[in-house]
Amino acid sequence: MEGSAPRRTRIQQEKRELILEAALEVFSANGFRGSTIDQIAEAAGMSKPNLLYYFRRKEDIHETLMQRLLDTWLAPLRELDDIGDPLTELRSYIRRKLEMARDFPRESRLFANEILQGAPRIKPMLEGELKTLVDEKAAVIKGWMHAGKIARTDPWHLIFSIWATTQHYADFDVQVRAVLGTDRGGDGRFEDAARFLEQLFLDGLKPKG
Amino acid sequence: MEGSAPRRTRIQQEKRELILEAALEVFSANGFRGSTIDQIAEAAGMSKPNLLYYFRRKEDIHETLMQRLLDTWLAPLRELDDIGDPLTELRSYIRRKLEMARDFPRESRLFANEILQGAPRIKPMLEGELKTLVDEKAAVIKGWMHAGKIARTDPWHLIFSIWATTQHYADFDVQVRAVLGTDRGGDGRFEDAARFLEQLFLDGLKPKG
DNA sequence: CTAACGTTTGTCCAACCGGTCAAAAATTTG
DNA sequence: CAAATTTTTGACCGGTTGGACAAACGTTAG
Repeated sequence: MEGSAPRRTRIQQEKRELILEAALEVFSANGFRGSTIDQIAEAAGMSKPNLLYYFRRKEDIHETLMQRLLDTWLAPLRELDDIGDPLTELRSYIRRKLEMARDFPRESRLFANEILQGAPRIKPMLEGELKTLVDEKAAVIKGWMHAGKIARTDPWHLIFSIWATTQHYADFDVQVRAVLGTDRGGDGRFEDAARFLEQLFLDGLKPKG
Repeated sequence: MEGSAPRRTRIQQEKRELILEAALEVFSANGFRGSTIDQIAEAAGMSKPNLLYYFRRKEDIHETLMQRLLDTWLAPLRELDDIGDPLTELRSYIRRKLEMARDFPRESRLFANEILQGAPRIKPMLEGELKTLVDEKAAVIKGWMHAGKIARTDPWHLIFSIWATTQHYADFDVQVRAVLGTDRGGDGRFEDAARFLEQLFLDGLKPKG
C-alpha cells in the first residue's frame, strides 16, 4: 500500500496545479526528454529552483501527470455498460472518445508519447489494470455478439480500432489539418469525423444492397 | 532544383547506410531530441567524430532518414488505382498498410514521432505533396461512390481511418501486446487484425439482417 | 514582537551534448 | 615505392541541463 497523501498548504496545492498544467503543455508538445525544467518553470511563471521546491525531480512531475491522466483517460471505456442497446452503447463510446480527442488533445499526445517510447513508466499498468479492464469489456461485447445484437468479430481489435480512429484526431492533428486544408480543417472537422466514424462502425463500406 | 548528388566512395556509401540504419533504430525509439549522436554512433559501431565525418550535423541524419521514409511510406496509397474493383482495391490497400506496420514498425514510429511533435520538419510536405496525393485519391474514391460501387461517405476521413487503424499496430505495439497478453499477442495478432479490419471496413458492426 | 515555518531566489556544479580540430592511420593513386 | 587523399581518433570546447544549497524573504502563530 502507498503512504497516505502528504499534507499540503494552500499555496502548495495551487502551485502544484500550476506546474502540472504547464508541464502538460510542455511535455505533450516536446516529449519527456525533449522538455526542460526551465521551459516548464517559465510556462508556470516561476523560477526553476522554485519549481524544484514543489517537485524534487523532473520525473516526479511526469509521474504525477501520468497517474492523473490514466484515470480520466479510461473513464469512457469504464462507462461502457451492459444496460442499454449495444449499438447505441458503442456509438456513444465512440462519440465520447472523439470528444476527448477534441477537448483533451494534450492528454492524448502525452499518452501517445509514452506508448511510442515503449511505455517505460507505465508498462505494468498496461499489463495489469488496463488489460483487466479491456478483457472485462471484451466479455460484455462478446455477450452482445452471442445474443445476435451486433455482428460477430474480435472485441479486442474492435476496441483497438476505436482507440486508433478517435485518438488519431488528437495525435495526428497537424497531419489531419494539413490534408484537409484551411477550408475543411477548421472546427467542423470533428463533426465530419463523428459522422464518418458512426457510419463506418455501423455499416461499413459496402453499398446498400 | 536540388544540386546533383555528391560523388561518394564505396566506404562512404556503406558507412552512411550503416549510420542511417542505426539512426532509424535510435530515433524511432527515443525521438529526435531524446536521441544522442553517441547512441547512434555506438549502434553503428563507430566513434562520434567518425560519424560526424559522414553526417555533419545530427539534423542531417534525421532529414535524410525522413526523405527516404516518405517515399516508401506513401507507396501503398499511390498504388490505389481506379483499375480494379473498388472494394477489392480498398481491401488490398488496407492489407498493404497493415503489412507495412508489421514489417516496418520503426519507420512508422519515426513518422509518428515527427507528427506528434507538430511535424516541424515536414509540415510543408504535408501541406503540399501529401495533400495533393490524398485529394487525388479522394477524388477516385468519390467516383466509386457516385458509381454506386461503395457506400457514400467522406473519402478523406476514410483514408484517415485506414491510416489510424493500421499504424496503430506499429505505433502502439506495446499497448496492443500488453492488452492481448502473451497468448494472443504473438505473431498471430496481425492476422487477427487483418481479419477484423476487413470485416469492419466492409460490413461494419450491424448484425446481418 | 518574535520565533518557527514556509517560500523564493541567486549561485553554483557536475554531467551531458552537439560539434570542432588537428593529427594519426589507412587507403587509394600514380 | 611515395605522394595524395580519405578515414579514424583523441582531445577539447562552449552551451545546456537537471539538480543542490544556503541565504533571503514572507507568512503565520504564540
